[in-house]
Amino acid sequence: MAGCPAPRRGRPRSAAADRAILDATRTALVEVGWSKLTMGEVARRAGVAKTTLYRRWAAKSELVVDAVAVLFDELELPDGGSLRADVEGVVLSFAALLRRPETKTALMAVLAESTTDEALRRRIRAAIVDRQKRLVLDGRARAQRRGELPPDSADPAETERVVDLIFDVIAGAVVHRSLVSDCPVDGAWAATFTTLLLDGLGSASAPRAGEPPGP
Amino acid sequence: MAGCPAPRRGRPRSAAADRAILDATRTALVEVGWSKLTMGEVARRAGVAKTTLYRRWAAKSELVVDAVAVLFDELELPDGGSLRADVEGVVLSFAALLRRPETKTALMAVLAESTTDEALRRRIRAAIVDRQKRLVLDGRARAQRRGELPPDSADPAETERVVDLIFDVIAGAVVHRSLVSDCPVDGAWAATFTTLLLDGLGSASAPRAGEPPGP
Amino acid sequence: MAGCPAPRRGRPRSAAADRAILDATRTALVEVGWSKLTMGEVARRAGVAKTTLYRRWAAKSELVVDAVAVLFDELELPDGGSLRADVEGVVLSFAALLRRPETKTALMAVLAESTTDEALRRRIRAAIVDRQKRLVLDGRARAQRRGELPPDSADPAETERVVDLIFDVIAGAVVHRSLVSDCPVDGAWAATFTTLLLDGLGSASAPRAGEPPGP
Amino acid sequence: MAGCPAPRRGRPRSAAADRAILDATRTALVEVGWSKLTMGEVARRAGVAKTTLYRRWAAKSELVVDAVAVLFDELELPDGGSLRADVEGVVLSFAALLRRPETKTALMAVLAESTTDEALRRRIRAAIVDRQKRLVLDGRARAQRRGELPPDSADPAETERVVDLIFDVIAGAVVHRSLVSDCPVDGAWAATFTTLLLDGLGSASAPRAGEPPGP
DNA sequence: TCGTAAGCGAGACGGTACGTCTAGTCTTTCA
DNA sequence: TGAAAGACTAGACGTACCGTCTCGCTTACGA
Repeated sequence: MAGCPAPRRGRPRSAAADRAILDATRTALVEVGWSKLTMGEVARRAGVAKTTLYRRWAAKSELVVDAVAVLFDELELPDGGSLRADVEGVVLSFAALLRRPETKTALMAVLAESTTDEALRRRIRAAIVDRQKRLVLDGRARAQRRGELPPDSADPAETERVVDLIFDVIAGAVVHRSLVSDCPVDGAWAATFTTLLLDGLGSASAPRAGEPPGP
Repeated sequence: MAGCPAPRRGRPRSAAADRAILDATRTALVEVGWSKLTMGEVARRAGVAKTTLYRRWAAKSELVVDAVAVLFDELELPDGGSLRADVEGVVLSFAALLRRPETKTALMAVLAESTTDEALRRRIRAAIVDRQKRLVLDGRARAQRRGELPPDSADPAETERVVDLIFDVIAGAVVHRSLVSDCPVDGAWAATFTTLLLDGLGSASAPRAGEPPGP
Repeated sequence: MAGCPAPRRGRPRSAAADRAILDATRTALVEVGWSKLTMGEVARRAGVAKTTLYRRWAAKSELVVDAVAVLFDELELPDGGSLRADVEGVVLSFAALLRRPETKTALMAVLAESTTDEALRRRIRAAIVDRQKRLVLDGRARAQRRGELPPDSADPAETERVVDLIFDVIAGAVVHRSLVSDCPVDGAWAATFTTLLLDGLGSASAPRAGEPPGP
Repeated sequence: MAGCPAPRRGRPRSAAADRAILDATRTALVEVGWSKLTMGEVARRAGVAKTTLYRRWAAKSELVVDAVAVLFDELELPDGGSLRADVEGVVLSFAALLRRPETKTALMAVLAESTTDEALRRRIRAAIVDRQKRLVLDGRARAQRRGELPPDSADPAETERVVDLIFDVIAGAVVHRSLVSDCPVDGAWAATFTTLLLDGLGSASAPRAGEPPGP
């Protein structure tokens, strides 16, 4: 954040209020859902005046983006020893995150708002989406060290295209399975999905030949 | 509606009102977005009283589901002559549908509402999601006829699992790319994605060996 | 007035709500005073929604004008048998009205608002001020019948000028004594004032010669 | 500035701030009216912190009393040579004062507040009302010197009663005519009013016999 | 053919939440 | 150490919709 050299006259903003507001937003989101989440209720729970809230966030959606962004940062990718294990791991931990009520409600709601709000779209990408790509980058680097994937292409743009694609496929599939198809993302599904991702449709359509998909 | 044996006394409901309401819902959705779409505004645009609207739909989300469901029925899968062509075709036509403002706004918004509303979730699946699976089933059957994919497994549940998986991967990837990553789904992306889907991560990561991904 | 030929579509306004609001306004005014009288509190006391209130009155001051106007209509002028008795009677009953907390508070407050609001000024004159002139007209007519005052001038404008003057002098003196000088308007003051009004400053300054000022 | 030995750690802007605040109060009062006059706005216009303002005046009404009190001190009563001329003079100059927007707005507003605030009532009397009685006393003394009025009664309380009465009648009539009846106080009205005051209702009702009321 | 039951428009109703504004108070930093 | 700047709590403001409820029609069926 390269130096905020403004001497900031007047009383500084309360960091405690910031924290209380974000906490209150998350708990309220779980209890009442997105559409009944009101700025007034968040303020009440945080023990803060509405003006304090509006001084920091102009709209409910921006507040919620910031409140849930931190949850996505909890995602990690422990080394499973193989590309397959790493993919299954990230699928399962992402699915676990999406099972939490505040996460799934908030994510879809702010995405819905963002379809007609360019600024919100940028904020979501910066606070949530782009930060998850590190998982794909990490897993890919590990697999390359293990020799499971070829090294990066000479063209950095080509590499970025592939990383983006893999990210969209994994995240998209998990989100669609969880929230649209409304089916559980369990070990069996993760295994089948990983097979499809690694080996393609031909192999996934006849998995019997190779390994069993179920646990 | 299979036998509505109630003699339906009194003045019958106006079919014209139904049509006007759904049309007004779609155009209003484009113009003002989900969160500013109000029942009163829909009624005003449809030239209808609010009571008439509430007599048919209990909530904004149900109305919107019905209003946009018909758009998804427009999706078709012309025979492209090969599995690869069919996949690329469905990806591009689904992406085109999601570029329409009313579709993307409505889809994400009702999905967001549905995270805390089981009845709405069922309605969305019935009116929108499940009807798209036919595209996967059609494409798969064609590919099997062409010999590009092995015939159905003996276990129908296994077949359903695979179809659901493919559906989640294709739809999820396109939705995520379009609405979350906010990047265009063009021919190049469709080609690379299809390669990944058909041949797996190993091939997609080094596509140079086989065919060029761009058009 | 005279015929409301509009067919009055939609649900008609509730007369009960009107009454409840005006009653609530008066009692709230007594209890909390003008500056702490809020539209929300009036609505709460009247058991009515704020919107119902704003549908009828655009501002607190207009509501209060209507609420207290009826109190001024209670003023009457019983025939005291002489001009002197009639003047003293109207002075004392007007003073009694101004002793009521809701009256004095409301009157001064709306007059203050009206100094920067032409519409409010008109409303006050129509609802409150002009209706009191009947007291002057009645008293004057009686005195003329008794021979205590000469008959009307041939010029109606001249008559109106005199009536307005007498009205301003009586009402102004009572209001100023009550609310500005903050002294009681009792029988003694009423008698002295009436002497001044009837006979002029010379007589009032030396009342000992004539009659005693006290009751 | 070499010889400015003031260490002045304390309050270097105190007197300037006072003046700036009172000036800002008056100009703001003219521009926005009483009910939209806010402490914050006065502070902003005066270039002063809100704290500085609250350190000196506890409430808006007290501030306004002090801000407009000085305007009332401008009233003077030049000797017109006769009681009639003096009365007409004071009526006209008081009316001119009440034509100024800040005066009339402020006067009625603080009087309205004072109906539920004893301390404010005292402050108004001390700062505004009582200081005007000197005009009545002066005029009366002059008239007595000229022989137009009898000398003071032996009883000082009786004298005070008469002075108060005259004050209430003159000030009340002018205020009522100006702010309640909302009619101009011009030379004609002043003449008619003075006739009534000096000679009583009988004469005023038939002024044709004596002198013409118009200018 | 006529009654009657439901649908229709309009719009008022009691509510909830909005986002803004103001009142006063409470820290900061500057001079 | 007082004044400016401005963040703080508290709560009213007037507006927008909500979903429900009269109203006075209109429309179609069935007796």
